[in-house]
Amino acid sequence: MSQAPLACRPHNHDHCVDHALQDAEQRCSARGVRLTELRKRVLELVWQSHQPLGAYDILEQLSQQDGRRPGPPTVYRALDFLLEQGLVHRLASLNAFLGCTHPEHGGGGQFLICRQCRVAVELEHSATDQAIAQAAASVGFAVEQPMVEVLGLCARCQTREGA
Amino acid sequence: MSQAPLACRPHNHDHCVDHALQDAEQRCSARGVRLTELRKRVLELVWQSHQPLGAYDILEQLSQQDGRRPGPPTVYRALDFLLEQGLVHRLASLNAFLGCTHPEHGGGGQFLICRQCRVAVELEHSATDQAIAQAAASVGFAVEQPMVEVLGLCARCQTREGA
DNA sequence: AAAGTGATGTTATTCTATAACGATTCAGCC
DNA sequence: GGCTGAATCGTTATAGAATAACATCACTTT
Repeated sequence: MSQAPLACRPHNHDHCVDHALQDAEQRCSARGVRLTELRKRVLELVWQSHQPLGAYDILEQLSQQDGRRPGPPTVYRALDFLLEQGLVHRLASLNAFLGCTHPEHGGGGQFLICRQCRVAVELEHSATDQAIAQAAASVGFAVEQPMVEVLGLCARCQTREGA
Repeated sequence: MSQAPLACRPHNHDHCVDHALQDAEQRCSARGVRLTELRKRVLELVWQSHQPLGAYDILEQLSQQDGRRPGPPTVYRALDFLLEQGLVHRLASLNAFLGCTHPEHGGGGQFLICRQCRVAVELEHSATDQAIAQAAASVGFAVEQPMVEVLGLCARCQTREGA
């Protein structure tokens, strides 16, 4: 066991958020797509939370920020854009969204979700990708979107629960 | 590539369903839980379809069978029971349910879901299980419920699409 | 039969997501 | 600047998935 993921260690998370936003701007301008103010705010909200955020949580926070609340489609459209650009992930098991920490890789990634503290961590574990590819190949299945979401207890919550 | 999964080959599916129902009865009586008429009907419906069924699909079929339709809770309770007993799986990416083909194994299993024909196949690929276990262990995460759902094209639909 | 437990029925509601349409904004061009 | 087409966002209504809360029924045990 090498080291706990960053999300589970104390750190100045504002730096992560800033870095993610800057990186997103670069990516979008490089691709000629527009990271509008709304999309940036949604991305920021998603990134600020280590716990995956539901679309209606985002809606709630947006409306607290500026008095009036947009409709759900406004948020879902922003999220759809961010998903297309690979800047956020959607966790099907939680109906929630999470900032993508590995936008340089195309693949789906794997997610470890703590049932206690609700923190979700993204991994890029190539052996898992390969195992899935092999399993699929063995029955002639062509993988398009692998999705791995593992529910359990993070390291920190294991020690807490034992205490 | 060894062989296409049974679900993708022609076969007398009634046999599968019958076998699954008998097996379920044995399991339930062995555990001292009741596989009631409703639960058995829901299990049968889920098994009859190789395509994962939504709870409201089940509701619809139940109401067609006997005129009057129960409420959603009735179906969800039956599904909860079947999930607890490991007789069906829930696919989070589809909000749908599928008969468990490997009830002897406790683990989650892996699901290959064809985006074309919507057939879902369950695998028990130990290398994938192990890879996930290793990935989790490397960050001190204790796995409880691994979930692998792979969207793609089944072998049959690949040849169809090429044609 | 009485009591207790588990299973089901029923109604209402919450949460998640999208359809459809109108209004606005933005980039490129005259 | 002003025009135009396309993308973005706002708004309303609705679909889809799941659960809360409470009433009723059935089955077992005594």
